[in-house]
Amino acid sequence: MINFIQGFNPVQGNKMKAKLSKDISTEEKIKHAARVIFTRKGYAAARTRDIAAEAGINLALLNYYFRSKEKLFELVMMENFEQFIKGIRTLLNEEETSLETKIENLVASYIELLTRQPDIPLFVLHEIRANPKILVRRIGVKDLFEKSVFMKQFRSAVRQKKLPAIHPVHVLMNLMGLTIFPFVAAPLLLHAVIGDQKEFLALMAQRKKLIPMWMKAMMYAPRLPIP
Amino acid sequence: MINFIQGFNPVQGNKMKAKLSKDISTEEKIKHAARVIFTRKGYAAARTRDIAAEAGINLALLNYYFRSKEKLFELVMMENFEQFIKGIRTLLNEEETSLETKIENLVASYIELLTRQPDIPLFVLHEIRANPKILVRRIGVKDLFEKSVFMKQFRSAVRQKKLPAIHPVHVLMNLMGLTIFPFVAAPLLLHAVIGDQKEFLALMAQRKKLIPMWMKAMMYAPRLPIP
DNA sequence: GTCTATAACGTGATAGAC
DNA sequence: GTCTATCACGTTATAGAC
Repeated sequence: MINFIQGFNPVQGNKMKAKLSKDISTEEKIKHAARVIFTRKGYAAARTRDIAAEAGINLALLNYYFRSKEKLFELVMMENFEQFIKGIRTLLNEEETSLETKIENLVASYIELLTRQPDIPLFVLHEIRANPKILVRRIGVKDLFEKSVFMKQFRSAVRQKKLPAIHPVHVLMNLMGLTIFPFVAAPLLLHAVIGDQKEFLALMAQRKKLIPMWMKAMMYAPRLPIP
Repeated sequence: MINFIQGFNPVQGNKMKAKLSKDISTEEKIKHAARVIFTRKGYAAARTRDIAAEAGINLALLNYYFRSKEKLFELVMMENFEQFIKGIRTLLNEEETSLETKIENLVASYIELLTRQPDIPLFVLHEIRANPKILVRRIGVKDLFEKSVFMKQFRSAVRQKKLPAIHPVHVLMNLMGLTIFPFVAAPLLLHAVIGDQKEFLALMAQRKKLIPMWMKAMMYAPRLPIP
């Protein structure tokens, strides 16, 4: 059903002309609006009318440029998914940095991304849940973690008894859970235990330093005596 | 718009009679089907026709018993939300148990719950995001954490220098992130880094022991020398 | 390229027979 | 209580004028 597209251009000539116009093109306006609405409400709850209104254009134009709601969604989904795993691949595969440095870099850049775009994780995870097939089409995710330099270093450290033997997926879950989950749970936390948006973001800024520290403590935990 | 109801009974007499019939009542069948469909797909993507089919009954009956899709949803939402915070209140407020024991109990019971009903967190968080107002109507959540015995014990431990001073919300985020996030991210992890459902559940079973250990390590981390 | 008007369709809800 | 048939409406998509 859902089918990723690379770059759908209904009227190539017109599109190129539009791109040359002085300010932002209509196509870009629609794409940006779609990104906002889809990411906030999800595919099923999003209305093409809302997207058109958000873009400040007519509803018919949406179909003129992107043929269908689904096609437009696939574009946004792909972008958001790319954002979601953006940087991970690069950071996990830095040859020269240590395990600890990689974690620091990953956490910091992720928290900065999610501070700007806090709705991405919930969107991506919800839509993947709704339609797992969209993932099958994406390549590279399967081996992203398993064949990374990070993983190689981790296994090596375990072999050299510098780390306790533990399934590496636990490390990944911990890292993601500590970093991403607060943003996913923010709508709940904001009404339950945190005062306002500002306080939340301040806490997340703190976590840039805290999470790497905690990750270290966790990775070495089984060999440490706890007071 | 969304408005929680306590117990909507269109035809009280008929309902009571149905409850006396030998096997499961139609009302219960619909409610169960609604729970399955809504929790899996979310409010917007769920179709009343799918719910009726899942229940093995006619579409008209759904409206006969529950008047509208929204009313039915509120029921499921309330149930799921209760599940989501179920046990937390009790466990956080046990007077006699230590901080460590509370964490152990909480993690274990939560992982068991989510093993049976893995879709609850993503459902609850997505629907709260879609309509934060539904939370405002719920009472007790605001002070659930802040005024708990857990919190009192935590603050006391900090005062006695047994724990480093840190915002207690970090502890809550860590606990939830480590425990709940794997279930939220499961649809992604299952295609990316984990083989199958069985392996996933085995990992989650391990985490019942691991998370309390990690939580200890994290809580004491700032005072521990990291090798 | 952009608009208005409208078609085509899916979905929630109901009327009415049994 | 349960069903079939149908309505009413919102939403996506398109035709056609400009």
